[in-house]
Amino acid sequence: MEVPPFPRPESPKAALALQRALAKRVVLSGSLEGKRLLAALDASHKRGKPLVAVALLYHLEKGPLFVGQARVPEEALFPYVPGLLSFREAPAYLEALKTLPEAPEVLLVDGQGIAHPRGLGIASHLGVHLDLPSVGVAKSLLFGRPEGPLPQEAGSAVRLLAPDGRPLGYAYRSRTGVKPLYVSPGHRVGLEEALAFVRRLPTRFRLPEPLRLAHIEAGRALAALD
DNA sequence: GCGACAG
DNA sequence: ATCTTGTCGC
Repeated sequence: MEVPPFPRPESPKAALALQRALAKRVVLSGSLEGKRLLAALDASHKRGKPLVAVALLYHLEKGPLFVGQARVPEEALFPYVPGLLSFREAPAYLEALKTLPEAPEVLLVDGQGIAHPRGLGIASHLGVHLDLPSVGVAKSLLFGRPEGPLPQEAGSAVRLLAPDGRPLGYAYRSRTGVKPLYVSPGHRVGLEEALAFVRRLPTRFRLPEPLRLAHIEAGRALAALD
């Protein structure tokens, strides 16, 4: 698939400016109802070793189809700064996506979509960069607060609101009793449509299967490094 | 100034 | 993200 070069900011300062510019291009409308081919993105890293990124091609009816992967030397990584995660991991994801035999219709990313201080979490950033629909599924909160208590029942969700009251996504209970996931639209998808999409992903445990499998693959690939 | 802070 | 053992609970 076509992958434009990903700019590497020379400083966190420049990264912030770039985010504010790109955030203006995020499109918060669109349905994912007809989409069946997605790429789940997750990464694993351990100090002293390269970061391993996995792009797992997954078909909603056929299941996992292919595991794409890429490694980036630790020295080449942008530092981890809350709010600037995409500058650290996106380059690796883009390389992993290049190894896929087919272009996905949607990106499912481990991280925030627009539920971000400047409206450009890694899912939104990748979506805008590739002009592809994308959804962010994070395991913890970065920005915004749940509108109210989240019921324990599997499938329940409550809106995630920005300090100014603007809806950013949802706190979502994927399975009874598990900790919530934070779902927010990345690009070219509406708030409710993003949640609807995640809701129909097969989910055996806390994480939707595509992301869980990508996570497992990234972990074993990292452990297999010498 | 203080607290929060994806992976 | 990873560092880390046992432990509580379905």
